[in-house]
Amino acid sequence: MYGLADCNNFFVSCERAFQPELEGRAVVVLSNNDGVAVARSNEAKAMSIKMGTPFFQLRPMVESGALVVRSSNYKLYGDLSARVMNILRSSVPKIEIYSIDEAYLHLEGIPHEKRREFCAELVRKVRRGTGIPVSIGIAPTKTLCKVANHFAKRYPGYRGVCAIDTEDKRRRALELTPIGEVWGVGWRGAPKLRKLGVETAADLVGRPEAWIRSRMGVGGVKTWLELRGTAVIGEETDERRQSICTSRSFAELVYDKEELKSRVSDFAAMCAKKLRKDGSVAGCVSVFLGTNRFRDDLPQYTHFEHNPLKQATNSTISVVGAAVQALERCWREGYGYKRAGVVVTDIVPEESMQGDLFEEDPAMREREAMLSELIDRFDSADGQMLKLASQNEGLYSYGIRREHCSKLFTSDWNELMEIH
DNA sequence: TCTGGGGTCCTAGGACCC
DNA sequence: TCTGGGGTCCTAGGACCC
Repeated sequence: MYGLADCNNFFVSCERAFQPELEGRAVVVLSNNDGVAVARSNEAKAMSIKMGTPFFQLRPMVESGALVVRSSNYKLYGDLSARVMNILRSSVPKIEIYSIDEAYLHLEGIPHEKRREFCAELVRKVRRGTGIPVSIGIAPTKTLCKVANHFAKRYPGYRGVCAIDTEDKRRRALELTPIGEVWGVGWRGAPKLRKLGVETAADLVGRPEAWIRSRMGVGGVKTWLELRGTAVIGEETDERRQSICTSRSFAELVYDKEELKSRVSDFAAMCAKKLRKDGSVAGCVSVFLGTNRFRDDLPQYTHFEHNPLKQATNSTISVVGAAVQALERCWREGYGYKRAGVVVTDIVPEESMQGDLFEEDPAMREREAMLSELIDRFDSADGQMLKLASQNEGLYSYGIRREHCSKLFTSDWNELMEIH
């Protein structure tokens, strides 16, 4: 049996944890650049505000006082996530963190008849310890946990915990679950299935395997099996990420090559830092850029350029250098760029890195490693940052709009805890 | 005027092998 | 007009997730 612990409206709940005056109000958290809604309180959902709604469409509601918005504050969300996960980890035999606000709990060893009460106590414990409301769905497969979690969230009567632990409950739950809500059936898949007469999860489960296979591929068969109670989505064994991406949209269009180069250098430096944090090296650095696709009055251009390295690396100098080379190949004069990013791939553990037989200057690599270490040390010190001259002079958030930050934006965790 | 960021997995098709 | 059969590996792009 698994339990899926999922924080309710996570980013909004994080904002509320330190701003109790937001309780009971319609609140939306915006994406980077104050672009679109990425989290909504129940009150905001009740106003039919959809995920991904552009901020400018919400502005009238903000001005009338009906809605409160906040720019996203990922430092805060990361800190609160870590605290929630720590409480979960210390309470069950094992957890698998699935995303910033979700984790699967392994519930073996907890007697069947005590599972619900155990999880109910866990919900209270997380709330007491962090201020974050969480819901838990209990079921024999991960896909059914998602279904159970939906019920736990939607109906207050469950008080945050719902279990699908009998054949009868499973059948009834699937009948009440619209096909579009099923994990693994996306917004493209749902209309297609409805056209074929599949309205609910129960309808899907009622079709033969071959029907699923031919229309939905192997992913569909997995979902089908999981909904029937056969666990096929196992544990993610490979901890190491296969790609790391740092990308941003800009508040204003960028026409200047040197300007874009300094921002891409920043993104590359961030990728290198993430690699070092993971103890990884990457064998390929890629850069992409794009114009504003909503401006059909302007010429459009997007491009993605790979730059495979002779030797895998996590050095800031090497990753930035490779990114700048790739950018040179991407760049086209005369376009206003709205977005750019750096992706590093072909990631392997630092220890198992292949040497370069024809390396010309091994000492160079060592010097670069020392410089990277220095950069990491500076970063961890208070607000100070050591950067290459090719990078932006300002913060990583330079050129990104964040006009609705909560006042606690710059606070560190200890300050936040005191206030709490 | 203003429209996010960071991931994973699967599939189809091409290149190549015997 | 006719022109095999059976593999593997890689990659780009699509679909999905939060």
